[in-house]
Amino acid sequence: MAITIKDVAKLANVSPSTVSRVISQSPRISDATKKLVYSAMDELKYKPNAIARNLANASTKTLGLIIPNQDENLFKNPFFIQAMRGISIYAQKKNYKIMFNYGASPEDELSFVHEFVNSKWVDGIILLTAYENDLCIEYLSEEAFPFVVVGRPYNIHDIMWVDNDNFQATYNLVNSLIQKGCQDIAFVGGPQKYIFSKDRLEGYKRALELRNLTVNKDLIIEAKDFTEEDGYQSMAKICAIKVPHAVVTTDDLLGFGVLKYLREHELNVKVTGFNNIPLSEYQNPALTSVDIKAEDLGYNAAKLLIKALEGVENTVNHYIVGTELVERESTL
Amino acid sequence: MAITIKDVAKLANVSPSTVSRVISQSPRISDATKKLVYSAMDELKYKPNAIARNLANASTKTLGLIIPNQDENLFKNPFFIQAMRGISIYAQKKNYKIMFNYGASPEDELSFVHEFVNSKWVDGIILLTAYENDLCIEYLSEEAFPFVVVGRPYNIHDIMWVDNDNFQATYNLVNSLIQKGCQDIAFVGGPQKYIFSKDRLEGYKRALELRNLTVNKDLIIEAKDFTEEDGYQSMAKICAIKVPHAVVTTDDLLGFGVLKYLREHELNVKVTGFNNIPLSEYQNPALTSVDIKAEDLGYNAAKLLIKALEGVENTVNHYIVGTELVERESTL
DNA sequence: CTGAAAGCGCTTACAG
DNA sequence: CTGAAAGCGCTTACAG
Repeated sequence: MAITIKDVAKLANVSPSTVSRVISQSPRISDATKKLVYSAMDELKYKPNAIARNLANASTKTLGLIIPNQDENLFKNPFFIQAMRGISIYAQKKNYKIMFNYGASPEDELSFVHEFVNSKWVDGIILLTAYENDLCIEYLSEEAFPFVVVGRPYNIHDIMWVDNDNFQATYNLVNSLIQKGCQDIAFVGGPQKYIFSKDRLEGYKRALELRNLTVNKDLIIEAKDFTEEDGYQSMAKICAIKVPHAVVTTDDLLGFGVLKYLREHELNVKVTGFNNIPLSEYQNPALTSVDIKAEDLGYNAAKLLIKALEGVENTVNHYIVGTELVERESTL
Repeated sequence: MAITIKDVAKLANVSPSTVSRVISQSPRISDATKKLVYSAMDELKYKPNAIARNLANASTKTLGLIIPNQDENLFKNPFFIQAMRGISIYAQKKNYKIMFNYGASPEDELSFVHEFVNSKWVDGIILLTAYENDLCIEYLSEEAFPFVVVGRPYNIHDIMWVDNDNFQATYNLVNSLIQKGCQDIAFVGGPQKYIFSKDRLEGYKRALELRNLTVNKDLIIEAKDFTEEDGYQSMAKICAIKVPHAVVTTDDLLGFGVLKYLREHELNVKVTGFNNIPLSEYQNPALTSVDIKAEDLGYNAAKLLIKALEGVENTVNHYIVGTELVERESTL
């Protein structure tokens, strides 16, 4: 039988209420009784039962995390583990726990969200991806259940989110290519169901426009998926039209495919990736990329959510994490 | 106010006890009342409060996971995310949840284990690394708290664990090198505080001995850490003695360092890594490596633990996951 | 097959 | 500053 608050109360000669107040650090308890209670707790090695507290408090101090399945990318791209680390670090500071589920499909993800909400297991939820018509976001909004999204959602009305400034990152990137003398700059982007795909494309276009360079639709490809193969094929399409001075891709794996094509055809074209995954450094040539600071994203997502849960008045409901351009051989 | 079992009972004109029995699928409830209760639950959109169930059942159907910090390796090596996926997949099948904490240091890890155990948050714990004198293992054993270790622990008495056969994997690897004509085979291993380091070294030695090849201590290096730099330095030391025909390393990052040294000195030596991280494929030359099937390790760890929790009589308390040798340019 | 009652281990409004 | 009592939302041995 486990030691309960009653055992402590008995030993300390006080009521269970008093013990409870000592645990929860209620201010109106005399120092004398506090000491009594503490020493009784020590003697019995008493540890509060978290589940009972949760029930009485109607709160679990736990965050729910949904990890989407992204196949290949899940392993090659340390985004999720880094984000989780950031989340975990902030949560630990505030004494929050984290519960996660790995969703094999968007339907899976939705059903886990349902479960998290219905079962009262968690106080708030962190979504690690935002889709175009995101059912999880829709459901959570309807239920008015606290949540935060890593990645700016489509309809940001009253939704908390954390993201990079994808528009700006790409804008700056293209600018720097222009400054290096590139004129024909191609773009290999990902599926437009992700809002960051759109943002990055916009940044690219705007940078060209402001320098009065024409935006050539033939040099813009929307890849089906973020794979090396897609990057390779995209580059083949582009080169069938025209060999550009540079290619901006919105994912490192796409960039790898582009590099592969260029190596095989012995073409000299500057290439950039996105996400700065460890593999980038090992490409031939090493791939210039944009570090999106995944750990910071996670950290700030947890921060935003926990502050909201604790009732801290948020002046803002979102947070922008800066990116860092890591230049390597592929653009030097 | 949330809908409770009482509301359902009232609407269905039965007692709360009956509703509870329907939820927990007790066999001795008439089909008639079952229907009544189910339709009442539907009408009210009743969802059981998991926390209350946990308290009454003294069980949370939750597993606790400790993710050790391994710096660099945490991001370059997808081991943890793969293992987590495997754990999550099995847990979901059995309706278990997973709670995790990322430990910044071994002390951190221990304090999280304490917390998991004391707070009654979890029914069992999965440790993702085993150290030589593992305080977590020691504590959990003393408390007789259910747990499983990924990686064979030192003292396996009564401990559940899941691992590859590191001895055999290295043994086979070295054998295949010998068959390719290699005689002088060097070994770059990791810190001996990890048991797999010892196992892999043993496998190497045994393979040589059985072929009557001498085990040359000068060709065996124990690196301080699993980094590229360590691999590079180790190779320098070895080559100062003698340039071998092949080098077996116990971690891909070490292998990368060895390759780097060989490239710089234009030496033709066969090299193997371990873990088969995505980067291996992209080395120059692509690195031969051993796939340790991290997802399977996680899956079987969860399986072992959950079976034990559910009181299924385990005939074995451990499970060996097969490895796969992935041959690439570096040994061809 | 079903219900009334006690219990899981906490918290907290109320009273003093 | 402290205690008795009711409550959080379930489960289950006991009785019928």
